[in-house]
Amino acid sequence: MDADKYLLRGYTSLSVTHDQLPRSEPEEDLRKGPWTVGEDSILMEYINIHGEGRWNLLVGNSGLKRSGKSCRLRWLNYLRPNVRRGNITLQEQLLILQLHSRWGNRWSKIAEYLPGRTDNEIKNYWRTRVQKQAKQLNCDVNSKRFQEAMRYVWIPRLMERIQSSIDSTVVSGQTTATATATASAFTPPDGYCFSDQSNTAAAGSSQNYLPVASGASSSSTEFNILQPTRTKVSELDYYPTTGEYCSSTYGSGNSGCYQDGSQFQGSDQIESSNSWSAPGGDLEENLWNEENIWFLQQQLNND
DNA sequence: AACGCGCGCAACCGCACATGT
DNA sequence: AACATGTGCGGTTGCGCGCGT
Repeated sequence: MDADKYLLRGYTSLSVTHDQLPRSEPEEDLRKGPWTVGEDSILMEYINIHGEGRWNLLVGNSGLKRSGKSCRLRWLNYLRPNVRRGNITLQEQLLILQLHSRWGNRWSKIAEYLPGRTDNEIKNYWRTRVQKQAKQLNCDVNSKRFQEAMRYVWIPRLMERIQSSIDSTVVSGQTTATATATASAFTPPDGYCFSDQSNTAAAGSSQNYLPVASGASSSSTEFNILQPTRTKVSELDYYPTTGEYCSSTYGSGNSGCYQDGSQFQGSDQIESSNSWSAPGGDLEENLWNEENIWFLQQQLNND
């Protein structure tokens, strides 16, 4: 659709296209930039009464001098209940890396797996942190080289940090339910795990959880340690506690497994898995040591 | 204290798709 | 079927803040 076709006289300076035009507010009254407390209050009050959606109608009825899109964005990214703000936890970072390797820049899809986080926030995280790292490595974020750096350096390191942060707080005899604040902040409700929206009945629901079989979370001390971050990531998950990968041999075809060994089935392929192989091609190789990390970093630096 | 710089984040933009008429 | 309108998404921008000099 040719947006210029819908530009109205007087709106060109704002580059506002037809779908951004408030029907009831002339352009000169349209506010832009940071939202004020008063505007937030009006928006929240309106949504509390009338619910979400129909954003252009909201503009006309609420008195807000904002575009419908601006209202929607403000609500979704800031005012909506349960929006989490603040530092991205280690577990969340790990999940972002893993999900990005699967889905690429599909931020909204990735956000579905990080309750309370918005696609905007994840996108910002990726751009400011991850792309910065890529820049330091002098490679493109989409390059195989960078993908391998993530897979074999950063993800294991993240897991190591998660592990050590949990180790440092878990008292003898306690389960991981009492692990770090960062872990608990990320933990799905008891008895639930993340679901794959692409192939489950949970698709479309606001909660991206599926019940897990009872007892699934208590079978192994080792796995319990990682239970708060139990995530479905790929056919090639690494277990820091055992020094092993959960390779595709755990499942088959387009399936994979969780850290506790239970399997998932997915209709959507894990895009990057085929292009990744451990150095030397041995998926069982234990990369969980500084020597190998150092080696990989040297490889990356010397490339 | 003043200044410059880089970073993080909220908000904007353009486009594509969905839905309504 | 064609067009109008609404919504969602990914990319981009610009501002405020903290930090170093």
